Amino acid sequence: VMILRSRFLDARRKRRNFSKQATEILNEYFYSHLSNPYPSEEAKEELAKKCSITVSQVSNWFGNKRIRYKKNIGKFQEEANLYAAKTAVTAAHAVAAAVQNNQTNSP
Amino acid sequence: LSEDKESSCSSEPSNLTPRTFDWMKVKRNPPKTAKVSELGLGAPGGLRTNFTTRQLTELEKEFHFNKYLSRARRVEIAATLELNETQVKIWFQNRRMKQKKREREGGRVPTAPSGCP
DNA sequence: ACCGCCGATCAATCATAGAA
DNA sequence: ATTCTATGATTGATCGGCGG
Repeated sequence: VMILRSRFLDARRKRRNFSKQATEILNEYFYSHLSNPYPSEEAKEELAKKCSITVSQVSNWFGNKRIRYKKNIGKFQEEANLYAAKTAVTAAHAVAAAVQNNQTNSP
Repeated sequence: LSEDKESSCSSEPSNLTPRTFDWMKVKRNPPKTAKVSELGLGAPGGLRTNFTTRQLTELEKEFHFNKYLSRARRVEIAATLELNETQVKIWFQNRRMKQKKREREGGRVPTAPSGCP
């Protein structure tokens, strides 16, 4: 009865959630590439470095995120808008900085 | 039938469109293993078969012996464990991938951010 | 055309961490 | 402490591409 479920001693027993900033970075990438959230191997390595996790963990995260997102898009609506706004602000700052730099250089 | 693919970069962040892209529509075909049409069994088609401990133990033992299977050996194993040749083949493929993965980033913690009480 | 392998991914599930 | 939900990891099996 209780037999037949021994996936004994799986590594998934001890699981540690990723840091808040790591999740932040991953979500930023995910939502800024919502049209195609499939990071290349290189992109995964970069994300892994920034998040201080392994490439496999990055792959797992995207795999889970994609499946769970499409399973219930509505549930992630808020999150999507949140990160969309965030990246927009970042982009705006970048543009502002570029403009400022351009003015000081070429009159 | 044709949906728009993708629109590169959006210049307007105010795009609150819950647009559904192609990757969200991707659906996998159900597993071909054990279909309802064959034997009159209550086992519905398209189920991820749960390997028993015995089967996994045998497969693991064989894997330690050979990373790759010959056709003959595969038939033999499949018969012994009551599995399809395909299932045995796939198991070995996945097992090899797993092996490689563990070798690549096996013994290492990216860093040890969390304390250890 | 057929088949096995690789690499990536899917999809369902497991087991735990965290919120209620 | 107990229940329910969020989430990382595992894994049988699929998809597309490549080579024999």
